[in-house]
Amino acid sequence: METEAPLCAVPEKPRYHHGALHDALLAAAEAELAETGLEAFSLRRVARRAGVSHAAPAHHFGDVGGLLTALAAEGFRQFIAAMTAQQARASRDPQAQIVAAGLGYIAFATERPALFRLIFSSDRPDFGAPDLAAGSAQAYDHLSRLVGARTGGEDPVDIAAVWAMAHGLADLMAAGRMDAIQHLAPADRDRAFAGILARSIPG
Amino acid sequence: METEAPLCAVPEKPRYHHGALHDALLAAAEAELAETGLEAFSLRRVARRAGVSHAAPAHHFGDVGGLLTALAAEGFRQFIAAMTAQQARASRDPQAQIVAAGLGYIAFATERPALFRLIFSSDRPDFGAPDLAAGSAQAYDHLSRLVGARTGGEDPVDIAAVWAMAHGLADLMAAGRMDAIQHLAPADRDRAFAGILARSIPG
DNA sequence: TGTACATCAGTGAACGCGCGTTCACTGATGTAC
DNA sequence: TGTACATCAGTGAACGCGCGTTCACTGATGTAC
Repeated sequence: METEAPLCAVPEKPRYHHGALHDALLAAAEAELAETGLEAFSLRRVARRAGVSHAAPAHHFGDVGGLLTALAAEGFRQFIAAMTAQQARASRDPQAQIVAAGLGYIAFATERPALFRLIFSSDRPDFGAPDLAAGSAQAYDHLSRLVGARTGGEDPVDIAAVWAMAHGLADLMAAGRMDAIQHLAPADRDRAFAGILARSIPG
Repeated sequence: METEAPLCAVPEKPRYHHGALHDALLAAAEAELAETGLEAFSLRRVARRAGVSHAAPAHHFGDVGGLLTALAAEGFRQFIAAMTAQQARASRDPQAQIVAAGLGYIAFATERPALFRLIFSSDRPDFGAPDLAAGSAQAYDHLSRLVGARTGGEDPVDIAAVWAMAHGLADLMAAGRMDAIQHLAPADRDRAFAGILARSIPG
């Protein structure tokens, strides 16, 4: 009775081949990062969370650095997506687009602080790895073009101003330091951010 | 011969009582942080660097969190000192004072990125500890007053704008991400920063 | 000045823990015939 | 359709390591008398 084999293939867990372990490990790694923080991050914890033997992650990512590098690359993709999503809801006006991108920047940092820190404030990913370097460059180019659309040329100092303002707000929000603004209702908060971001835009 | 005792008291190291181990451990901790990074930070490494038994730090700081908390408190003091030092070299004009404080903010982050990260991007110090909380509040108040001197009132949004701009530049510099500006000669760099910081000042 | 004693700073051996890495293995999948 | 075999994904036991913490200790310092 109790050992009777199921007649139909139940799509339940304990299959030997996971099928999509690569992505499952990335998801577990992000959850682990968010809950436990970067400082206690380990391959074994990630494997445990993914319900898989502790040696499995090495199969896919080599070592802990490899996993964090892959996660950071994925992080940059989502970071850019967060900016794009806000831009899609804004007017086409170059200034409005810059502000919207900034709001997306801040939203990403606020909603996923651990991932934000991983891509901007950690030494552990290998930022020389092609995939990750590409993601990073793509994010910079994205902002660059937005500023260029407003000013005509892409002056590095103009770009730095816009970038730093968005980044400063984002990083302080991720760290929970912006008491004065953190308490505001979401709509008011976004209005305040939009006003601040606008100050950094040249012209 | 070779085991002859020295006739005069040589003031060399191997004294049992260190005398100023508390401060020496803090210095070692900062050096350790700068060289090895926060992620590999450990009491035993700090003790080794200070040339002292691995159990000694616990005597002074309790545990690794206590040491990092003490180091962060000291970090905030030096952070404020970096701003003040720049301000002393600038004119008394409120706008010039804000810009100078920003340059000090950035200089601190650039010169001591590990300490900067510890006080702004780490969860490991106990920011509720009185000494550390006081340092953090003092830093905020410092900026607050500077902005107030310029605007008359201390509008949290004005403060946030100035703060975020300085912080964004500082954090990106600490992370080595501001390629375009990092390459500039120091004087040009400061001029660029000053121009950017000025954009965030209300009025 | 000398002696006794309390206090404190720092030691070093011991412990248990979680980690990364290795490696021979096993179970599942896909392909060739 | 069936069989054989190569390939690959994932396992689990084993290892050595550095860590934090504990604890009985020892050496130095300061104070009381």
